[in-house]
Amino acid sequence: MNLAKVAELTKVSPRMLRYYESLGLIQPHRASNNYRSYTQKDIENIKKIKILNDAGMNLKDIQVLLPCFDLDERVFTLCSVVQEKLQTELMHVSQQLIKLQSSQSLLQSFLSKGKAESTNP
Amino acid sequence: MNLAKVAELTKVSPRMLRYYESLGLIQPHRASNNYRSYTQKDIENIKKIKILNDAGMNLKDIQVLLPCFDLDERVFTLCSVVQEKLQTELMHVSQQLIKLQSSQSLLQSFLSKGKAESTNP
DNA sequence: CTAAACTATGACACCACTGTTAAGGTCAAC
DNA sequence: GTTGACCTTAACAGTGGTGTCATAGTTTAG
Repeated sequence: MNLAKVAELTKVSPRMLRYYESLGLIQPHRASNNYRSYTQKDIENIKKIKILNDAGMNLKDIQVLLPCFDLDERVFTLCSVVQEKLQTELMHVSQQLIKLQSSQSLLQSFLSKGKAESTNP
Repeated sequence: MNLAKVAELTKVSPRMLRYYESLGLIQPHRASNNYRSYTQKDIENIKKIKILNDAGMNLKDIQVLLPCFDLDERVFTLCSVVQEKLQTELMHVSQQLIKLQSSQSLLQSFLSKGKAESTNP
């Protein structure tokens, strides 16, 4: 699959798909014309990268643990470094979840106060 | 309260406290020596700013809705612009929460797979 | 065959933070 | 009263993304 289609499919801009590649996150092979050609597996990886990155994990960290989910159905081993990376990130994510929940309540409390008042000016 | 203490208390670096101020997020008054002096209310605001910012809301947006929580116990009115801002942000936060949860499961699945294998190399 | 639409690379530039450093004023303790 | 810790402003730098533009090759539709 070519660049534009993948971009559309994954909601990741062509610019960023090239950027992912420059970091070694994906290695689409090239057609005879040197155009990038993405496999279905590449696309799945891109989606996972996006999930992690949207969630605040930076791309270089994702790079470290990407080899783990780049293999097909095969079992894989996590070296301890990667395991720690995952553990750490999981901790971050959990903390981030808590922060977001605080933020959510804060926003909701503002909104409810604001609404109560604005309906009664 | 002076800069260093506030920084320590709120876990926001002096650098960032000054930055908040440069954006108009806080207006600590100045002692006769021109040193910043933070009120308790300033400190509360800083904590709220931190919550929102940690949760991914940018400081300029926080600036817009800050007037709403800068008042003491008084009722306040939210102009519709601010209400929309809050609504939008609440939406973002909720979406972000969902993404984080995806990320969490993804990480957990990696970890559980990785563990299973690494105990059986 | 040609023009529009894509693709490739590389560079430049911005955003939102955030740290660091320089140059100088203030204060508290010895 | 001098030293060291802390304050002030201002500027420069870096990170992680991200858009955009320039230049050039490729493909495709009319």
